[in-house]
Amino acid sequence: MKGKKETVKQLLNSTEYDRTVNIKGWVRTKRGNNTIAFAAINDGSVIHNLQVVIDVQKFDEDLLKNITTGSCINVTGKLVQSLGKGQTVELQAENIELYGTADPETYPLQKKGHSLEFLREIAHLRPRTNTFGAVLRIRHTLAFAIHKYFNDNGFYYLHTPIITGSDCEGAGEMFRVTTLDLKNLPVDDKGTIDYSGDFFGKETNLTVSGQLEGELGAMALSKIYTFGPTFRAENSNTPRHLAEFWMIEPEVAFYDINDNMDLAEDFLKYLISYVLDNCKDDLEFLQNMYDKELIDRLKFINSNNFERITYTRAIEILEQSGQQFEFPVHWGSDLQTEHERYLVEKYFKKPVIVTDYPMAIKAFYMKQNDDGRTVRGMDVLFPKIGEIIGGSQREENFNKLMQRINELKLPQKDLWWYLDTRKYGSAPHSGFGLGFERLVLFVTGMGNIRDVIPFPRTPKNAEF
RNA sequence: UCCUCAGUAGCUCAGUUGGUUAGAGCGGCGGACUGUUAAUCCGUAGGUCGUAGGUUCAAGUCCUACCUGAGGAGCCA
Repeated sequence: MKGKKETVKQLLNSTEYDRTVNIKGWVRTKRGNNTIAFAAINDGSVIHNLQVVIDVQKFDEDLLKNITTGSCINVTGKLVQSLGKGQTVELQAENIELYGTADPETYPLQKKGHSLEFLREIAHLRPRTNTFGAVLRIRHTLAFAIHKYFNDNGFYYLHTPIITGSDCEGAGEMFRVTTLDLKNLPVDDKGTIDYSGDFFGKETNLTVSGQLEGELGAMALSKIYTFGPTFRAENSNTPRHLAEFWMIEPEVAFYDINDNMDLAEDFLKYLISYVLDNCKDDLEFLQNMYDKELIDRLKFINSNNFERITYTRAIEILEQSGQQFEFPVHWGSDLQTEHERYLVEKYFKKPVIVTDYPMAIKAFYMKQNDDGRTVRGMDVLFPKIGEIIGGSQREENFNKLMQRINELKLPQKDLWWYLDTRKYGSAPHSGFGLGFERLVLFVTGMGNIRDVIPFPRTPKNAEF
């Protein structure tokens, strides 16, 4: 009478009662008296727990004493319709094996709720909470849906390098990668470090974007995407920034900026739909605990078109808004957080895609418009989290691209391979970057990006 | 990096114009209870008041520096 090992998810959905089953999982709570005890067991397969009913007389006292919050047990017994209220099925324990104890004196997770700040300090244990179980399942589901969307639409997953030899991506401060002895650096007379003896024989860093390499893939496979870790050594201390995060970057040959916007909008809506369809229980939990409007907001996003306006139009709207902004708006300056929030949350009340920014405030690779002063960049702005996507049509004209590189004094010699795509069979193409954690943040309704990645890396924090 | 706020028991917090032995709830531990749902009830232990200086007869409380955390801003995804 062993019973097949099943998950909590399988057992809670089962209607085959009065059969012997086996469950393995972690104890969330135990309560009871001298006669009967109840242990709620969870194995992460679903947010709900399975109630294990224990006839105290049938088991060793020491064993029961060690079944505490956080301990891990292996239970065989009969699956029955619950005799009590609050759950439909429960497990009548016949045999219990204790896998691992959890000393109640020191185990930090209690039955009651904890602050998210405290849970960040015990990130090694927080996956065992309802909140992080829900977030991590949704995170997985989104990652899966991303691959599914692209695969179903003819995109190829391109693995761009994590270690990069170019620092001209222009997306922020980089983390140095070196095997040089930091206590004895090879320095010349002028104090310049000689990297010729370093592992790669040159200065290398962790990538801040896979875009440039992504473009190389798109110039052969037509439709590619990347999905990998990305690193920024910015001293950013906000609920929306991480030093190590995951980014999705589709890049498509023959797409102009309008195709690019269509892709971005369809992609985001697909991902949100996928989670609405597949993570109902987890979304409902997060809605009840953290964000009362979560599910309505997600449905709202999917049932409305994103507003598409040019940067110039956005400036007009802001100038005519009558709002007092801390940073005054004028054509040529970048949109501040307060401006973006006004457009998204007050004026349009839905996601907004802003396009055609001034050339001076955008990256060198964006396609120049005929007006000579704007480029075909696009930012997708979401309520609550701001910029979720940044992208553009790329400049495919070799001479125009070279002109920008020279104007910005970028190191041309490091970009020879990138420039070759404009020399040999150049084509119009477009792409964008989606911050994965920002997407998870929006979909889960959580307030801090450090709570949607298992082990966050931020300034002064690389624990675990 | 800048601005603001915070740091007191395992957790969440209270602590008066500076004044005797620093409190509560939850959690833990012991006990009661024949089906509980964040169980309930009774009892009990638990403190380097972030760190280092300083002011004072006296500092959890006031001052300075630093550390850590949170929120806002910048940078961005």
